[in-house]
Amino acid sequence: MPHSRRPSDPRYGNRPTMKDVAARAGVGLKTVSRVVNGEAGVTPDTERRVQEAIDALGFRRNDSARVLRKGRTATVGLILEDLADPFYGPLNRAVEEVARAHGALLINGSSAEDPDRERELALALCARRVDGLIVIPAGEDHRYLEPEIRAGVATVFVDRPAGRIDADVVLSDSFGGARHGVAHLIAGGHRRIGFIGDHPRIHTATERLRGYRAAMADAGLPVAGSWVSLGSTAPGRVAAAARSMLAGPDAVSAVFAGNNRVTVTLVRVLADRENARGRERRGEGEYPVALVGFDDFELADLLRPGVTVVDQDPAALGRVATDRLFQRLAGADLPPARIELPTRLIPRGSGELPPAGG
Amino acid sequence: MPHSRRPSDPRYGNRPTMKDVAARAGVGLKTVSRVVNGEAGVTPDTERRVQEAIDALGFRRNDSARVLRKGRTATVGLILEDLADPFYGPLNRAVEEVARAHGALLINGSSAEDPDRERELALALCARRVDGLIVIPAGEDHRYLEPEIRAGVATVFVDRPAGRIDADVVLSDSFGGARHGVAHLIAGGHRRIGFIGDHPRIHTATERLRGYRAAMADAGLPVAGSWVSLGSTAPGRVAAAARSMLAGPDAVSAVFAGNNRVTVTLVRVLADRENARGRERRGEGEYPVALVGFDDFELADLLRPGVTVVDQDPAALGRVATDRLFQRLAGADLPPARIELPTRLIPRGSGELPPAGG
DNA sequence: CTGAAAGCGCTTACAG
DNA sequence: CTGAAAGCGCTTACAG
Repeated sequence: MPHSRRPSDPRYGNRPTMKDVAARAGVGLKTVSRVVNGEAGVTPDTERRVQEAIDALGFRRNDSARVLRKGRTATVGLILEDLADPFYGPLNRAVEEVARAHGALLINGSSAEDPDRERELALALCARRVDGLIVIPAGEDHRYLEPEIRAGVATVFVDRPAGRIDADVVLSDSFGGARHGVAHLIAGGHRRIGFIGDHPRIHTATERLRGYRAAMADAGLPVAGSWVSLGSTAPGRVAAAARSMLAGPDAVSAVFAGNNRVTVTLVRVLADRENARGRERRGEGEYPVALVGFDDFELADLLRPGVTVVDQDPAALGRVATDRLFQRLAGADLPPARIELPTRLIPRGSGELPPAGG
Repeated sequence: MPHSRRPSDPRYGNRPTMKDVAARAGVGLKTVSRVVNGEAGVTPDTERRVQEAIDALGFRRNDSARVLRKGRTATVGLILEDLADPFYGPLNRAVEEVARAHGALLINGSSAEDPDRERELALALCARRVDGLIVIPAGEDHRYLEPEIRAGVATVFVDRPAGRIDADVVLSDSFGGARHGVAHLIAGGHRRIGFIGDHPRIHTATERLRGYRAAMADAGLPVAGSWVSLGSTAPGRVAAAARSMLAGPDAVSAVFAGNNRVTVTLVRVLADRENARGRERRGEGEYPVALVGFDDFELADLLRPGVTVVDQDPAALGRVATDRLFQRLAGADLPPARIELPTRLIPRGSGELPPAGG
């Protein structure tokens, strides 16, 4: 009985195969394949017999086997920093939607900002033969992906460029956005402005710092060393950096936050500071500190004051990157490109607070 | 030349296979397999020759083929409502971490709260032969999954129970949490309390409503028909429901929000109301409305007043569910269970506002 | 319209 | 220590 299932085999829990269907329907394997895939050239009667066998056995095609023969897995891999980070939610969903429109599923994982974990995950996805890979880079050296890309894995980087290889990248205009945000503070009368950003090995952090410096230089304003702080976005470090640049004779009257996590921590620090002021003596010497942050976040408009931000469009980043990826999969012979999406300043109050004495 | 690659074949971009490695190293296929998988019983010299061939060709094992033979894909599928919803971020990440600890990858997708899309996605994942499936149900009838579960797909539902089948489910204590939250408002002196929740076909919505009714009944308080509103969480509907229960002689002095999206909309509505009051004449007749919401959310503590919530632990939901799934995959013969996780009331101010005249 | 054979790239079971 | 054969469940290329 070549078609009998071994009841002891735990694999797939004894699922019926096309062979089983063929035996039961009394037809050849290829005929079953035709019916399952809706191909033409099967008489209605044969089709009915096959369909009955399919229903009776509860057959469901094993796409895992199909994929091996077809050569394409209809799967896209997405590596981001942290699946739990709300910033990446809309990006994740946008990638899913584009993939879905192309009939592909999405495998995703977090690098946890660890270059080794990123590499491990990316290569595991390549071993599964994903058709394409979308990577928000944690590492600075992506040469490990070169053989994979050459072997045909369509690869697009998002949010930050790839390190040491030439590949597609879709990102927001960090430089221009930060420059605009800082210029907005300067236009409001601020002359002493701090910058708190992410770790300097992260491309967006240095780009935004560059934008800050450009805006200050445009206005002919000096930048004191103590006004700039790059590093971990852990609340403790950010709060310490903020407190230090808000104290002393060189104290800043405004701060530009390099990303959403920094902004949220700064909102807390500034709120605590206001509360402390209230408990002591209101209005003596200290004025509320102005704040503009890179990245929008939910409820930014409901805080008092509302938080002025430089907004980027994470969903658009995901959409554009995945479109590019499927263009490559469709055979388009494109040179690696750098696609930059614009940002948008949203004034809500915190960025419009006047400087002390202004 | 049986081992030559056809240069015209676009599949996998001409990746070398074990056969190619074997030919180049002058050994058998099985020996390559041993080296690739780190199995014992290969002389150091042979191993070196094979390794050189692997490096020279840039060979990477095709796990997609491996999986077909092994019977397990080391893949878990996760179906949630919306990858972009921040509520599911920590759950998503928790599932990933547990899967990763077991060497499995995560395929995930959004049902978009559409039962047909949920079904389509779940069956596509089964066709890919995921080892297990974690589902946040959108539909009310999951009998379509019965054959798959019988065929060996370990399946755990999260956040809401499965419809019409007996299966594992991990959820938060919606009834108890809502009852506690409403009792908190009653203890603060409120007697007219409204409830705004999600669509009644969603299990958590009706459970939380049940908790609200229980708390009111416990206190011997009547519930006017106009105080309860279930339906879409679209901001427009929620705002309209809120405005209607805040007007007229039966106006409520407090509202319980059935989930995070409702809460956020209510915060906006109540803030607008306060602003309007400020513009007219402050302190005349209307008092701030008390609010307790189900689900915590970022920045709830920074709003003025801070938003009192009944907190659940989405990461724990994901962790417990995935642990259960891998217990099943390890062969544990467990009856379907309902695992309920506790909630926690976090007072922050909005739930401690006194009632009018109180 | 239909189907037997070969093959996708691995692993398994077995023999030397 | 090593490898040829068979097989995982499909699709492809071909012949009838």
